[in-house]
Amino acid sequence: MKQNSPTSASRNYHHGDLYPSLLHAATEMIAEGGTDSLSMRKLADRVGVSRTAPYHHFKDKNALLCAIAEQGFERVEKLLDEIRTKAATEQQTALFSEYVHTYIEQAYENREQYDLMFGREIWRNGVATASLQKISHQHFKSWLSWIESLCNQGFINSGDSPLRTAQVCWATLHGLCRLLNDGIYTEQSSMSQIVDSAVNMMFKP
Amino acid sequence: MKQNSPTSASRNYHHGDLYPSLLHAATEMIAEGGTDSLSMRKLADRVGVSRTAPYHHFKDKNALLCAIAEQGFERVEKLLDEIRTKAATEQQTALFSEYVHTYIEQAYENREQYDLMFGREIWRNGVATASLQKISHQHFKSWLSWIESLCNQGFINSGDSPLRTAQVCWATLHGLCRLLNDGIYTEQSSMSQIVDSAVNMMFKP
DNA sequence: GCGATATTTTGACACTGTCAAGATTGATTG
DNA sequence: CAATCAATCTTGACAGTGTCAAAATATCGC
Repeated sequence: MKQNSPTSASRNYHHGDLYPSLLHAATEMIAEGGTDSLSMRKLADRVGVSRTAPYHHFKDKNALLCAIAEQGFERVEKLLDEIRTKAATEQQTALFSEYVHTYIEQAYENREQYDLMFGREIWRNGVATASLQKISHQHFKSWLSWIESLCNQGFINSGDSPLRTAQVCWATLHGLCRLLNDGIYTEQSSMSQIVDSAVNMMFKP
Repeated sequence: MKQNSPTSASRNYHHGDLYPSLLHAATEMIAEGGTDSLSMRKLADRVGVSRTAPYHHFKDKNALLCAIAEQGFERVEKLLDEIRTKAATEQQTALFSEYVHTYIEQAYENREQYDLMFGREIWRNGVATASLQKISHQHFKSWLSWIESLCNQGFINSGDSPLRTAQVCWATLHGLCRLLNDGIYTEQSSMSQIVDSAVNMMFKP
């Protein structure tokens, strides 16, 4: 009474592909209806599996959220790498501006994921997965390294150490994302101008 | 069989002082154990009243959270007023720096409330109470007015309009608060230096 | 004192995360 | 090929959640 292909994700007892399916479906769900609308049970339902099946692949709901956040860090890390390698010495400031714009756009397009990446539910009280901690620290190092080189080349001269500069610039970037994502800066049309203004404040003459 | 004083908050059927009691207890609870640890039922328990009693004073759990957030806005508005009125023309930049430092300290001391003031749970999807919307908009106007006067006096010259300047500066301030509150900038010791660095970037020479 | 009104309670429902025990399968041996 | 084992999935259960409806109780204006 065996079905046909063993590795096909059919309606068998063993799903065979559950981990990635869960991750994919969960990411979809939070993108559609917000993080609050994601419940382990509805997720299991959506994937066509029983309530507690996901617990064999994610220790917790928290672990699942961490995994989603991780994907977000992978995306921004990739973005940063791509833009940095484009850098011909001249257009560095233009590329930096492009990065900031793109970063904010992506944060807005993936609001809920961005919220997981930096929001309180994960980082508070140290419940972040080890691998999530690793990739996020790695990403800040990449950012710092970029700011450092921009400082050394004289594009940014804040009068402070590159570390402090990187921290403040990131705070600005992050603050813009949050105000946009949380619906406080609602007119997305003017957002682009605000971002330009922010970049100008970083590259002081 | 009547108890003694009618308005005393004793163990009567009518609590007599429920609204402020709820607000107070709720604020305490989120300060102690985070917003997630606040449930309507535990709150009712704490105040010594039945599960659904709070629903006659707050339409929703959301309405309760909005009320807590409102108190936060009242506090920062008061802070801004106090510091601005101290302004002798000379020490304006020092006062601004003091405001920023204090703002961030207060945001950290009332982390959970700050989260409610700007976090997704309230502002997303327009679930903010009318009065909460009012007081928060009012506060941004105060901030804008201050930045405007600082621009006019030449303390800040970002080369952009005061509105854009106010938006970007607020984003920086807010971003620092979030990174600190969400446990991403963990070393609170270096926070003060980061804030100084941020203020320096706003007051460019 | 009486009725209207405001306040509080009890009961109920659907939903949540997650643990423990059992069922089913695919892979690994002998 | 048959038997064992570990991985995977399911069913049952429990305590906790927000919130609605109906009933109970107190306070206030007359």
